[in-house]
Amino acid sequence: MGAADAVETIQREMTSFARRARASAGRLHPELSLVSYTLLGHLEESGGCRATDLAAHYALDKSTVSRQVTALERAGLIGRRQDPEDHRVQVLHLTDAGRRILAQVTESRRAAFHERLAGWPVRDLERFAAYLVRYNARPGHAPDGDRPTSGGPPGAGSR
Amino acid sequence: MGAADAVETIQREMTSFARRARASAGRLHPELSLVSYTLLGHLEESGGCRATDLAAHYALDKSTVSRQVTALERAGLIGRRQDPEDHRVQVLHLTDAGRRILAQVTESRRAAFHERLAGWPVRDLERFAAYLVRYNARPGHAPDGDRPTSGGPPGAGSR
DNA sequence: CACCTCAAGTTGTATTATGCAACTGAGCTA
DNA sequence: TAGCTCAGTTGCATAATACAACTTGAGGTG
Repeated sequence: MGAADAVETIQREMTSFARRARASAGRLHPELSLVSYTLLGHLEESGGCRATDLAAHYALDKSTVSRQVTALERAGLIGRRQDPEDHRVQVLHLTDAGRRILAQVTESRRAAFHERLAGWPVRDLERFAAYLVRYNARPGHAPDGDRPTSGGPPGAGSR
Repeated sequence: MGAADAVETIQREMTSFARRARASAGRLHPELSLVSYTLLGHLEESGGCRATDLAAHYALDKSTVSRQVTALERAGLIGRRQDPEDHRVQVLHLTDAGRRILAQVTESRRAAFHERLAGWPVRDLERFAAYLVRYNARPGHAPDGDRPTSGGPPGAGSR
């Protein structure tokens, strides 16, 4: 297959995934929407950040994030602390309850992924993971940039 | 990295992709939402089907599909024909305009993917594409949702 | 045929996520 | 101090969606 075909395939498969994800994301975890889940996940990874960071990182409007954050706070999953450095800023952080719920949903999602990926050779899993990281780590939009998470992309994209 | 870590990464990155796709699908093609796009795509692939089929295939409520179909018809992108066998049934089909728009959006998406994947060695593109196909072909419960629609598991051959 | 049941679609209603724009309040700069 | 920028909130509108009730047609069964 040529490069063009490969790109075509990647497009189709990623789109397919997105479509299915969207169609039933809410059904599996009614208590935590896909967006809420990723926001909580981000807070856990980053150890706390500003609402604006979340908005920039996920290409969401700040008003959307503001409302999500309000909801998550009302649900007791996150808390806000005023930044002593800059009183405009609220540093968001997970509460214990938030950490608990997040772990719970993560585990359930992880189990599903494990089931789906069962039988893959470890080498392929690692390569696949690296490709996804590389794909998602796009230059440009979020100055916040996707952190390289785990293992670096093999033969990182430069040419 | 280890298999568990790799699975974890795949989970996170696929989720990340789904989230971004959802967030920006509407921005890129205001004229055709992600759902509309996939519905049109389905009609093109299948060469025409019923609204109920679409609903079942994408795990959408029939009312949702009904409204989407109504909108697409009003936009002149699809048409309906009454099934002579069963007058309850409307067989949906793409119009020429629908085919045109679909091709247009597909092309623009393809271009975006190309841009994003620019600089990847061809070998990596091909491997990535193969992994995605393999992932999506997997039956059973999907982490982000999927229903047993169709298509069996083509051997997990690593090409 | 009359009647019952089921399937395909439509429509009413409510909910949710979202964006844009206007606003508030805090910090920064000339 | 005046003016600008940035973080966050809120008002308003829109779109997608689900659920439930309804309409119409098909298929049986008496």
